[in-house]
Amino acid sequence: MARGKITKARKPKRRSECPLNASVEMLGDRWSLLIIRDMMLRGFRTYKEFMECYEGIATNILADRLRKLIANGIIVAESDPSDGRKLNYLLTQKGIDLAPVLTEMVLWAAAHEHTGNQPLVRQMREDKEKVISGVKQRWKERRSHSI
Amino acid sequence: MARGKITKARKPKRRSECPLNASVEMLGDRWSLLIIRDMMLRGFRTYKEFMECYEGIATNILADRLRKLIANGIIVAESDPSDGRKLNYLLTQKGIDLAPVLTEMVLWAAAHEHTGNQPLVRQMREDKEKVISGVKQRWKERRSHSI
DNA sequence: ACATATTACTTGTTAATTGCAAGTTAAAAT
DNA sequence: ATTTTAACTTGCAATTAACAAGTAATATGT
Repeated sequence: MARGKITKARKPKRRSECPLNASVEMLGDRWSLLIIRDMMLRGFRTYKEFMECYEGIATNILADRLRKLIANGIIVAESDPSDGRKLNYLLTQKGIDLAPVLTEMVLWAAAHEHTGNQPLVRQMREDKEKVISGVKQRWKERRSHSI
Repeated sequence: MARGKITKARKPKRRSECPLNASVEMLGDRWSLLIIRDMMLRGFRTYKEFMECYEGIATNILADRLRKLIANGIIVAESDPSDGRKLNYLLTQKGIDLAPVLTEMVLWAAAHEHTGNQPLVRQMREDKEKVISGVKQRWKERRSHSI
């Protein structure tokens, strides 16, 4: 069987080495960032909750995006100890580290489009760093409870 | 003909009022941000240059994305006074204001993936604000030349 | 002036992805 | 034991993307 090196199944290669391209390949679609938003800002963690997002995601697309977010190490799934039907999806550190990206995208849209959720926008404008560290703090607590 | 109010052709409605969703609807695909990257960081401005991007965009997709970026007010097209065949695509203020979004996406990917362009990443890590204001400054000059 | 080359596209055609509706499986609640 | 609930999967039509080729309007070289 000495056919070659033993390797982990390799991830499909990227289109380029550019870091922006890496982000785009992981997050550049119409749903991934909205799922992360719902986890980060609204505290959603189950499939059912994600299905209730304002934008109306289709169930097969949600399943596909959760799979890809897991494959990219942005979220993890763990089964709920108190209800065997439930899976809890949680942000990894890599996922939590998207807080500055989401913040800048929110601020950009709010500056140039008519958008809602002005309280959040105001908070971000007043103290971006505080909002980001708040998100990180809340996730630290959340994870220590659930693990 | 008094059939209704005279209105500008209204943009198709957003899926939600959420500012993040607005950003995702304008930028959430596999190409738009790469085109903006090439304008912002590599100084590209013509169709031909965009076609040479590392990731290999198809010509019909490029035409479509440029159209959408114009429709969203992120770029403008103006014909080159010294060569009637050429159109120069330029970032608007709204487009230039994406610099912080791109920066955070680059930093995130560089922190969590194996990526190239380390000199740019290092610059961004050392002084994010300086890189962003550099981009804005260069675009101010560029636009004053070409208009 | 005329042939050739460039630039910025458009037009098929095929392949992949998305959105929608309905169905499935395992665990929990009644 | 039956019904509900949670998290999916499957099938199919519609939309979008990728690939190859072609076109119109300049511009350039001889």
